[in-house]
Amino acid sequence: MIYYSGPAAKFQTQTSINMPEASIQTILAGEVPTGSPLTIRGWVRTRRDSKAGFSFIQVNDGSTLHNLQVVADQSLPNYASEIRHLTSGCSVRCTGTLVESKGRGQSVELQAAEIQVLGWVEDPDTYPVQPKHHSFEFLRSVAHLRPRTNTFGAVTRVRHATARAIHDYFDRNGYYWVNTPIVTASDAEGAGELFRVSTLDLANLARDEEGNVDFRQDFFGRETFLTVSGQLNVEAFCLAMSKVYTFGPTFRAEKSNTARHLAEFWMVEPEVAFAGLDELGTLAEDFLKSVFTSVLERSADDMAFFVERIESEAVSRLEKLIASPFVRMDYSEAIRILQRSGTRFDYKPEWGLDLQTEHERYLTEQHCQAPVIVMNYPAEIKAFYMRLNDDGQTVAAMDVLAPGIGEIIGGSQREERLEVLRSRMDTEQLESGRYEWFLDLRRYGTVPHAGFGLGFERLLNYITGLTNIRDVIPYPRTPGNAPF
RNA sequence: UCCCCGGUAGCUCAGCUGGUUAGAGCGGGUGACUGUUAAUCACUAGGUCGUUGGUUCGAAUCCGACCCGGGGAGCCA
Repeated sequence: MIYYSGPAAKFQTQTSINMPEASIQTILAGEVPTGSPLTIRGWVRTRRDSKAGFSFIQVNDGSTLHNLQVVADQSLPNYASEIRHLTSGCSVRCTGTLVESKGRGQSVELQAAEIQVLGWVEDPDTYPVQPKHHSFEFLRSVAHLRPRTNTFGAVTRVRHATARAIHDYFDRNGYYWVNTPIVTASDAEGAGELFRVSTLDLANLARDEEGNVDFRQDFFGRETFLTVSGQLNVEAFCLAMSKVYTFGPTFRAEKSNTARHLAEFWMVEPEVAFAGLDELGTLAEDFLKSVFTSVLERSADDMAFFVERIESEAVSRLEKLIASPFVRMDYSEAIRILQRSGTRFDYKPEWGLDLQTEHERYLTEQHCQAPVIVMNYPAEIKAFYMRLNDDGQTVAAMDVLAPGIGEIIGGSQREERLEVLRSRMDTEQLESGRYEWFLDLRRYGTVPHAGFGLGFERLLNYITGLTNIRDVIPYPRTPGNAPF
C-alpha cells in the first residue's frame, strides 16, 4: 500500500502568504522548482566539512522528518568565522538557490548565497540533543529540547494528524465538539482520584462551626476538582444536539506509575442519542478504522520512520486492524473462553471479577487474533451510570481490546430510566444532591443514549509503536513529576 | 501502594568474585582528508562513580538508610 499526501502540501502553500520562506516539507514535496531563489529557516542537525572548500549542513524546520541539505561554499563571507563552527541545535536562516544535488541521498539541496546564524548553541559540549541515539528516559528529562529529535518531531506531527483525523471523523458524521468544563464539583464520577481546585489559604484553612474545612469560603463557594471525565456534562448536550463529543484534558490523581498512565491526559468521548450498545460498538469500530486510515495516508513519512526505528509492526498492525472485522462477545462468553483455554493465568478468570490484563491479551491476541469488543459486564464492577440489562445482573458496557495494547476504548449505554438510575446511585452511596441536574436529564425528555471514552495518548502509543505514554505527550505529568 | 531492576564523562554504556593514575563509542575542540550522508582518520579536553553512614590497610565494586529513575502489578483511559 502506498500513501501520498497531496492535499497537505497544497495547504502549506496557502499559508506561505504570511511566511514567504517555504517550509522544507513543501520543498522536498517538489513544490519549489530547481533554479528558484529560496530562503529557509530552521535548526542545524549536523554539519560535515570538506577542506576542499565547502560544508554540508543538514537543516530541519519541523515541517517534515527530513532535513534539507544546505551547501555552504568557502566564498561565503562568514564561512571560516561562523559556518565552520555551526553545531547541532544552532538556528539559521539560509538564502540561496534550490539546485539538483550532485551527491547521492537527496534529490535537491540549497546552494547557499547567505547563511545567517540566528542563534548559537551556548555550550556545544553540553548541548543535550546530539545526532545519536538517546534513551527515552533521558529525553524526558529535557522535555523542552526533545521536540528537536526525529522521534519527537514525528510524534508531534502524528499527534496533530491524529487529532485532526478525530475531529474530521466526527465532523463528517454530524457530531458537535462540546468543550466540557475542566473544573467540576462532581467528586465521585467513579473514575478515580481527583485533584482539588482551591484558593483557600492552606497555611490557615477556613473552618466551619464543626471544625471542618469551610469550602463555602472557597473560590466557587463549594468544593471543586479538576475533571476526571467530561461524560456527565456532555450527556446534557447529547440530549439536545443528538451527536456530540468531547476532546480535552482530563486529570486523575491516581498514584499509578506505569507506562500507560498519566495524571494529565487527553480524552475523546463521543455521546450518541437514540443509540444502544450495538450501535456504540459499530461506532467504535468505524471510528478507529477511519482514524487509522487517515493517519496512514497523511503521515506516511513519519509512520515509515516509526517502522524503521521504533516498532517494525507499526504500520502493518494498523493495516491489519483496518482490514479485520472486530469480534464481539459477551463478558460471560469471554469468561467461559478463558476458563476453557487451558492457559494458566496468574488471576483465575471468574464470573463477577474484572478481566485482567493477561485475560484481555489472551482474548485479543490468542483466541481471536483480532480486535475484540467485550460487552455486558457484571453491574457490580462497572459505573453507576451504565444501563442495567433485563437480566438484572449485567450492564450494557463494552471494552474494545486491541492486540498488543489491551483496552483502548471503554464505554456503555447510559441508564436513561430515572428510577433505575436513582436506585443505582443509592446502592453506590452517591451524594444525590450533587447529581440532581444529571437526574433532570432523565426527568425531561429522556432517551436511550450511549458513549465511550478513548485515551488519546494510548491511541498514539498504538499508532506510533512507542510503548511509554510519557513519550507521546509534550509534557508528561506523573506522580512526583511536573518539572516543565 | 506492592514486587523487581538501575543511578559511572554532555549522551550511550563497559568496569562491580574489593587492590596501584576509572575506560570505550558518540558529542565538543584542534588538525588531516573526501560531493559529504549520524562521513572517515589522528590528537586533545572532560568524571569528588546518586547522597550518606558503615565494613576494610584499601570501596565505583561489599552492607544499611535515604533520594531519583525505569520495568511489572493493581487502578484505569
